[in-house]
Amino acid sequence: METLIRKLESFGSLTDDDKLAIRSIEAQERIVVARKDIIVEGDDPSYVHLITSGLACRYKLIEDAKRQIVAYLLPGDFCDLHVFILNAMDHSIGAISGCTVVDIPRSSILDLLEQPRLSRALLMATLVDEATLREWITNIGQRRADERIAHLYCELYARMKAVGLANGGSFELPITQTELGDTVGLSTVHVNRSLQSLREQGLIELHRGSLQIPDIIRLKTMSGFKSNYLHLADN
Amino acid sequence: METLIRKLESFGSLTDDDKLAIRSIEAQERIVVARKDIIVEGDDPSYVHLITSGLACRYKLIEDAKRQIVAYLLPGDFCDLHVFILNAMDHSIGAISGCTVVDIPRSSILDLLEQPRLSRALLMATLVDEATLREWITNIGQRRADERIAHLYCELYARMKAVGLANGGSFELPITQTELGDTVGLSTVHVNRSLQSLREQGLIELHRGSLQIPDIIRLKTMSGFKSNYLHLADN
DNA sequence: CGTAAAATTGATCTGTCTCAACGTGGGTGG
DNA sequence: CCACCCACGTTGAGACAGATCAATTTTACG
Repeated sequence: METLIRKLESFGSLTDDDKLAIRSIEAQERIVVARKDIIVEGDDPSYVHLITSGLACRYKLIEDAKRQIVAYLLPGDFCDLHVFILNAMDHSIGAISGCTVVDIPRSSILDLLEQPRLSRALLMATLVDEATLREWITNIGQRRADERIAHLYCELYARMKAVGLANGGSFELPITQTELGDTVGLSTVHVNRSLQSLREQGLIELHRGSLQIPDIIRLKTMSGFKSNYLHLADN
Repeated sequence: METLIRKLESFGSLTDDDKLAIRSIEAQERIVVARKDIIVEGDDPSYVHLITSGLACRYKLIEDAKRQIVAYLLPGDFCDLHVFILNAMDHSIGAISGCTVVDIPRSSILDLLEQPRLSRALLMATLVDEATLREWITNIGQRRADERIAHLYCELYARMKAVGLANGGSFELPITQTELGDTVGLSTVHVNRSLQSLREQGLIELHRGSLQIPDIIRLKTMSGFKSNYLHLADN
């Protein structure tokens, strides 16, 4: 739950009461193996799911064959705060790396929403998600292959840093090239070649699921990344 | 304000009190000429803006040259319910056709949110917006040019019908081919050719800003459109 | 009517996809 | 501890969707 607190605090300070309310949630923690689904369309909506460690993604399938990843979920992110209202998942959540997930009963969430500061922070998190989706549309719609990937990397770096998972210019990112392609709307082959180009330009270094960004300014410039939409305190 | 009521009712019934609360909002109405901006990044956030007639779009500019449209706004849609929390627009809203817009003071919105049914309906509208953004990402990321356009048309048709602006299979859609391209991530020339293809196949008919869909089932099938993400009562 | 915006057309170029093969490294069972 | 295996990454060649450039026609509108 500390990751959640950390995230919400990046949107504005919380009182000790607020933190206590979060820490006192009774919730089951479970472990999800890498590449397994955490939630599938039509799962029991009586629990809300929070990622506490690992990396997950939100995705849609079309025609059983093509897949589009529409979001990455980091520790502290909710999978389905909206199921609350909508009662139906129109997509699934899959674990990229091994994840720990807590299943929180709806009632506990309702309790949290009683605290004005918390409900505001949660609403803010939802709005940032929305702004991120708009940014992704722009990314896929307007940028070239290498720029798209670079932009995604800048975003993930900023978010990882915000939850304390980046040290220096590097962080763990065990994303497959196929998954990258499903994220930015490119074929695996072309992702591979674009990554090579980024590496040759010295913009990124990748070794075994770990991404190193030697010069973040340069990566931001070439991809047109502006972090304002994430509404993070620093950076 | 009747369009707003109509829209919110498509998410669940409202009481007479709810409707009264909406009708009694004191708000300035203003007219915006076609192709003019309604809100620009960094505008005064003390008012929230509601479209009451006409068609508008939400867009982002990158490098001053490229533009991505990330949403269409129909009568009954709010432009910026989120500015409330985030205090900063990270994009602009432009009128496609001539529009009427009401500027609602923040305080009136806060009053509305007091009514549980209304606040739930407004939250639901936000979540539908989010689901729509995910669908757009999938559309641009995974589909071919003609499918993208067809999918967009299916969505707009469903939404227009929900606010009573479609009769039979046709509705007013004064969108330029350039704007279409900025929406689905294609060049103007290619949009033109894709439209010709759709017309030749008898899937659509366009004359002077009016779109006619002779066989909606066929258009939905070819574009993979499933309306569930819009969470509309009918259709 | 005249003019500017929008739509259309043709020709050419290129980014990205597809197919198909091959390399590689880390995990697993014998 | 080795050998195999399988998922993942890499490479090459050819095809094609879509971009770009540059006119030209049509439409909307004052």
